[in-house]
Amino acid sequence: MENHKCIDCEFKSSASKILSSEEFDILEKNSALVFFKKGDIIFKQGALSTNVAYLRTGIVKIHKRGVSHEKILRIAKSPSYFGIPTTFGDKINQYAATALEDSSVCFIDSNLFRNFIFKNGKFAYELIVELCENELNDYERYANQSQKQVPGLVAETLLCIADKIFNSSRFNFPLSQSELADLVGTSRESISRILSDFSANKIIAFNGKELNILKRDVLEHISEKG
Amino acid sequence: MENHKCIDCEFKSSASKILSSEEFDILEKNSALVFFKKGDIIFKQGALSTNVAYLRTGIVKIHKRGVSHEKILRIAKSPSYFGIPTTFGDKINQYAATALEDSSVCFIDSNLFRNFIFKNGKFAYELIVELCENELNDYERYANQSQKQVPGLVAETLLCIADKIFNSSRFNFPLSQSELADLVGTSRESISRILSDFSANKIIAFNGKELNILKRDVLEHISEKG
DNA sequence: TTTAAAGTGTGATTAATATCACATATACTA
DNA sequence: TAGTATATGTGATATTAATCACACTTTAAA
Repeated sequence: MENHKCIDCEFKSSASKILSSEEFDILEKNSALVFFKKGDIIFKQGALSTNVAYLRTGIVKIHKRGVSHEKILRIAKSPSYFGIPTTFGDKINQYAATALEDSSVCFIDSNLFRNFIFKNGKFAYELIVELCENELNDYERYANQSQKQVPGLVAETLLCIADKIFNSSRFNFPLSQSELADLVGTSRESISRILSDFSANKIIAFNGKELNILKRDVLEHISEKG
Repeated sequence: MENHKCIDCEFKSSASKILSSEEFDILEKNSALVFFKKGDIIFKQGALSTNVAYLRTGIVKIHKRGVSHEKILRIAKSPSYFGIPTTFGDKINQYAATALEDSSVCFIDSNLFRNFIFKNGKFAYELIVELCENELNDYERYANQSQKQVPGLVAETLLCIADKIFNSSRFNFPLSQSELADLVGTSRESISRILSDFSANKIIAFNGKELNILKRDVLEHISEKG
C-alpha cells in the first residue's frame, strides 16, 4: 500500500467531494491504492466482495461470463466508482473488472463506505444519483439491443466510446475487435465486416489503433435507424 | 386524494420501515394515493418527473419507446418503488409505467424524498441496496439477451415471472403475447410458435389466461442453454 | 531476429428469426 | 345479441447474422 492523501487526490468522485476532513482522514486509513497494467484483472467474478472499487485513473471493462462466452457490460473511465452494484447488491461479485490501459484503483473498505452512507446524506444522495443515471443508461442500451440491427449497435457503441470515454472524435481505440464484439453482443467477424464497410465508406478511419470518426452525422444516422 | 395513514400501511417499502413517526407524518402530508385500472398509464415517458412512485398494490410494466416500437424493460410487483431511476437520474421521465392489473400507487414529493435521503442514512442505504440489486439483475438479463436464442429467453422470462412476481408455478399471466414479445425482445409470431411448442411438449399449459408450469426442470434447462 | 500467439479478414454455408399476409378465435362494446 | 376490435395462429418467404474454415497480419515473447 502506497502512502497517499485522499484529501489531496485530484481524481475525487462527485460523492467524495462532500466528505469532511475527518472523513477523509478515516478514508485514507481504510483504503488501498493499487496500480494495474493493461490486461490485469482488478476483481474477479465469483469472488467475495468486501470493498468498493474506485477508478482513480485509467479505463476498465466491466464484464461477466454469459451462457457461452464473456459479455462486456460497460466500459468505465476515471474518475468513477465501478464496483458499487456488486458490493452492495450481493455478497459475491456478479461481474469482473479488467484494466484496458494502465490504471490506478482505490479499494475502499465496504464497512467504512457503508458508514459514510449512514452518516453523510449528501454523500449517499450523490451515489443514488449516479446509480440512477447508470440504470437509465442500461435501460436505453437494453431497449436498443433488441431493436437495432448490428451495424446500428456498432455505430451507437463507437459514438458512446467517443463521447463518454474520450470526449473526442479521434482516440486510441481501447478494445480489440473481439472485445468490441463482446460489448456490442455480436461475433468478431461481423465487427470486422462492419468496420471495413464504415472505413470503405469513409465514415471512420483507423490508423493503427487510432480511430477517427470522419462523418459523425452519418454514424449518428446509422445508430438512430438501427 | 384519499385520506390515508402511511404509518399504518401494510405495504411499506423496506426503506420506509426505517422512518420515524415524525417522518411518517410528513410523508403523509406530501404524498398522494392514486388508484389505477388495468391498462391505465401511471406516468408517461417524456413528462417532467417531480415525484417518486411507490407501488402499494398491483403489478406494473416499465416500458419505453425503442427505435421502432415499445420495449418493456421490466415488470414491477408491489410493494416496491418503480420510479426512482427516472426521478433522480434525469429531469424528464426516461420511461413510462402502465398498470397490468388494478393497482394503487403512492406518489411522493421528490423534494421530501430527497430530504429523507439527506437526513436518514439507513433509509438511503436501503435505497442504494435496492438500486444495486436492480443493476445486477439488469446486467444478468443484458448478458443473456445477446447470448441466448429466443426460446431460451422465453423460458427465462416465464421462470422469472413465476418466481419473482407470483412466487408460484400457476398464475394468471399478466401479459398478452404481444407484450411478452416486447419484454423478451422478439416478434409476437415467435412467441406464439414457442408457447405452442412448449404446450405441445407438455412443458407448460395454458387454461385461458392461467399459465401452469408443468416441467420446471425442462424450462430451466432451456433457459440455461439459451 | 525468429518463433509463437493473438488478432483480423474473407468467402461460403447454415441457422435463426423477422416479416408478410391472411385467417380464426376471443374479448369488448353498443 | 351482434358488431367491432384485439389477440392469436400459421404458412411462406426474406433477411440478417452466426458459424466454419482457413489464410494473412500484427504483436509479443524467447
